[in-house]
Amino acid sequence: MEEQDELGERKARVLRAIVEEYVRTGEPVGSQTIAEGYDLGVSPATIRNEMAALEELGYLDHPHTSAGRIPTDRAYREFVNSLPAAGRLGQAQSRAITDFFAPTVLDLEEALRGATQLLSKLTRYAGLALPPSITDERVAHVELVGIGSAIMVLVVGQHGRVDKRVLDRPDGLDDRLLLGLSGNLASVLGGLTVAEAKARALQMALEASEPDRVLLTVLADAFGELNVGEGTDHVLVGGVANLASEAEAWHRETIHRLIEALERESEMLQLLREAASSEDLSVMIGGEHPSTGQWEASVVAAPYRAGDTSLGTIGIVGPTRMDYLTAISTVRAVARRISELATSLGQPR
Amino acid sequence: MEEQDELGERKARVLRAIVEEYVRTGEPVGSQTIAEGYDLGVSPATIRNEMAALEELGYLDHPHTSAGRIPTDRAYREFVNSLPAAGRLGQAQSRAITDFFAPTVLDLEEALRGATQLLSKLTRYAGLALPPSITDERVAHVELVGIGSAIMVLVVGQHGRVDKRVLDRPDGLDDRLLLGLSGNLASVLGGLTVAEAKARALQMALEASEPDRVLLTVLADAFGELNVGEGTDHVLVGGVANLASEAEAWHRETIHRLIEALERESEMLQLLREAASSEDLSVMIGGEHPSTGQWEASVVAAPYRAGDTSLGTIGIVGPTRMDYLTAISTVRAVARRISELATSLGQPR
DNA sequence: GACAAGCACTCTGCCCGTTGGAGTGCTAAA
DNA sequence: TTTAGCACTCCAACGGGCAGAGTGCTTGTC
Repeated sequence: MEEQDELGERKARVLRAIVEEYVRTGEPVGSQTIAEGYDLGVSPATIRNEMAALEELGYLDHPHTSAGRIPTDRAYREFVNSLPAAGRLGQAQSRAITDFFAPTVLDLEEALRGATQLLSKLTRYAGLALPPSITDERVAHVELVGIGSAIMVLVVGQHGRVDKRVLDRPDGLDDRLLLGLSGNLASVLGGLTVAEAKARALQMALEASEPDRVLLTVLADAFGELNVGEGTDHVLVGGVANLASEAEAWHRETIHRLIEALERESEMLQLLREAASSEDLSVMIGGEHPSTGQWEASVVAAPYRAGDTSLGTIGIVGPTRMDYLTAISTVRAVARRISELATSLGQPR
Repeated sequence: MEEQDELGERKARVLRAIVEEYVRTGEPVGSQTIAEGYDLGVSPATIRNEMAALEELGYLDHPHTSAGRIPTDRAYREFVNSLPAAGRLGQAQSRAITDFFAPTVLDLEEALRGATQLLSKLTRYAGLALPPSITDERVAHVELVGIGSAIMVLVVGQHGRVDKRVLDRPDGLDDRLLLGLSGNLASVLGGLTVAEAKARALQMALEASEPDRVLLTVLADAFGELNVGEGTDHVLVGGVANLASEAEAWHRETIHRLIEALERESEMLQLLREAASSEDLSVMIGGEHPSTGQWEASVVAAPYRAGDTSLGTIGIVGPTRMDYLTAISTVRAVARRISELATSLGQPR
């Protein structure tokens, strides 16, 4: 925290120019390129002086003596912070987003899945989406279904999320019995959170007589598992292929770790959850976060809401050398449309 | 179809040696290497003659005059066909498979998801699984749930597969009404195929009076959509990261297309469906199939069954330069265990 | 004092010729 | 039919030389 944002007007402009140029070309950028391409009204020599100063301050790096400069994570951060709050979106991009949301989609998860594709197509990075967690939702419906020698517990959240647990079927519980109990469950447990539903089921078990009792205990178990979240929440990912082809930006080892993490989900889950609790769009750049640091990547994510309550997050992952401007405006625009959709879906009519 | 499998004993042995060596090292292999490493009892010169003949026959290729030989797709095919029917599995591999199936899993889809991970870990390629298609299954349960301004139709298959469709809610259908109809559906539609269920729902719509009539029509629509299969069937994929790190074997463009195809699913779906209808394990090598040809990959897949009926497929994708021996035995072993699991899950008790 | 111009210096990337080695293909002998 | 020998081919690796891009510093100028 030295020189708190006060780089001086010109240093800031030079820095921005370098970042833009480097993002565009991927090559270390020299003073001359900047002097020619971005009219700062000064000579290469002056720019060199500024560059040296910026390097001193930790914003730039040198692969070797006589090479151009490369932005550090810190430079990207400065760059992102200095970005105008409302980035403009290209004509084509806006069109694509509008088109995507034109047909009526009624299933939020479906929409999110599509949104990851949309994001990846627009940014050329990988698209991410964190659907609403069932632990935050209220239960809309509960159903018990016999599947061979097991019982399936189906839980539907108010936002249309469906989760299931399959548990061992205790002896002597035929499908008819399940059906009978199922009928009541919806009205009894509807509107409760998962945690509350578990408690309620346990309580009912105490009061019930034998055939139902064991069944309600099983049900409570299922809610318990859902609440712990083991394997409950997932991250939707789209456009991983883009990462593979963008791979010049990464070491082989690094991209391997990134894709692995995308499959394992847990780290992304955490990252996106953090972003979900943020008020506005958030950007994590490389080393700023242990996870993104590990795979030399940046994440741009924004929460989406139904009305006032935050439901989840959408975003993208890409190399730290990222086109933050369009990434940010794209994520923001898509998040807004998803929010509108989620809000309208929540409205009973 | 020339020289139908009759290469002659020695040519066949030379070919197998070359394939093994190339798979192991990834480098073009020369006559001397073969003479030293694989005791065929002949000199390098003789092997060179055989190599020339094999090249003539289309089994080998030459990057340039003075380089070693590289197997063609045809060579891999010959190699795979000549493999002993029952490949032995390594100690560690067997152990891993046993361990994986040790805990009781009750959810087939869950098990399949895990199996893709298992396969990818054991083979270092990407694991695939095709879950049972709901169109082939019989309906175990149907449920209508109101979600805000929409209706969710939940369909549970006999093997525990859950599918949902969200449709517009016609006016004047409150949740109570949905619940009322839901109660009967399970018993009326249970045991039918999706197509039959659609017909039945339509028929019931004709006979019903007004509030239910429109609802049953909606229901029939949902079944219709399920049956067409648009977005209904999915391929489970695990271990894509392995492909990225194995990337030396591929051109960047090619691996991009492969990962893209894995996300798009449609091509893989088709491939795995073909494999599902096959009696035993099937191997598709590079150019033998338009899809695998396009991304210079091979697919090893085997169907799994409950009792006698084929439910789906598990398998792997990797570069054509693949360790077919362990790939095949691994896939076969996992398929068998999945079959056992599926069979036992199907058994009502 | 800030900017610009000039200049020496440094490092990379590339071209290119050379060389060693791996591998083939052919021929002739066993 | 096999194999030993040999000439030939081609690549990959090494190293020198060169051009170019870029820096840092010093000096001059407004």
